[in-house]
Amino acid sequence: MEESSVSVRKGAWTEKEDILLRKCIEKYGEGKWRKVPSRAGLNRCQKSCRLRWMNYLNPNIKRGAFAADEVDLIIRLHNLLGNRWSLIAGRLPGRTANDVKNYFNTHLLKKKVAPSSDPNPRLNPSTPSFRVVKPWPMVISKNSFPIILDEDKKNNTTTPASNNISVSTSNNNNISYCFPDENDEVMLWDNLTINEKEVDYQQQQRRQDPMTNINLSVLGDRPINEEMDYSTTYKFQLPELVEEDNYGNLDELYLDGEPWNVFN
DNA sequence: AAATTATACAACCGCCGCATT
DNA sequence: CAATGCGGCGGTTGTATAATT
Repeated sequence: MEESSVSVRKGAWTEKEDILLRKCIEKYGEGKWRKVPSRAGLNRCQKSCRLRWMNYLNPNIKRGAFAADEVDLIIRLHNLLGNRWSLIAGRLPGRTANDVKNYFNTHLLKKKVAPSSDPNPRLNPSTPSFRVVKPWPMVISKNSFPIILDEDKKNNTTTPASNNISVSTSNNNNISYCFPDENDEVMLWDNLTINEKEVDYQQQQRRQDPMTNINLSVLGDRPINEEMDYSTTYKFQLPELVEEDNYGNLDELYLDGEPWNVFN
């Protein structure tokens, strides 16, 4: 096994190496990275080969600058998920986690350098003051519909996959983000970045009435089940809001030098 | 025009979870 | 069980290129 001998090449890949790796994967398919270096005739470790393919050679990778809507999605998803680059990239077709991470780090996470005359940049009135609050995400899947909806339990209904489910709370708290994934699951998030005033208000609301009406609208062409209309109101418990300290630097979020308004 | 500094991003490193032995 | 190996992830770095002095 232990064949990583004298000098395994590191650093930037040459065109020749790229061709060798590409040919190897064309022939044997993706995966089995342990065998790739010898199969391809490359003096590289398996991890290096995998990385090169995943981040560069794979033809599914989208090249070129990020479009405005992609940037918008990155920012919103980063607000929701934090540095979960792989998850974020999963919502951006053709973009790799590395690219998203690089873009964020170089274009969006420009730390505001406080002028020396301003010892406390947080007191600068031009920087918005808000807390980031991160409720636990609720995952709605085929299987969880009957669980969420008590009436459905006894009917023992199943929930077919739906392409699009839009979710809103009846008390007009916030429109939640919602996107089906590969498993036809839908993540339901509360609005995660809310300003100082709203935090207390929402905490209070939730304690008073923990069971909140959620209006689920199915925009796809398949009904959730026969009894259900395309739009149905459920009652279920919203998760507690949890302060997330790690996200405290979001008031230093900048888009190409311009402050980004996370509330718009 | 040369030297220096800043930026962008490809690639590396260490760690982790999971599967297999 | 523990040991090992692999794929995957996120933080970080190295370096080519661009921008500035």
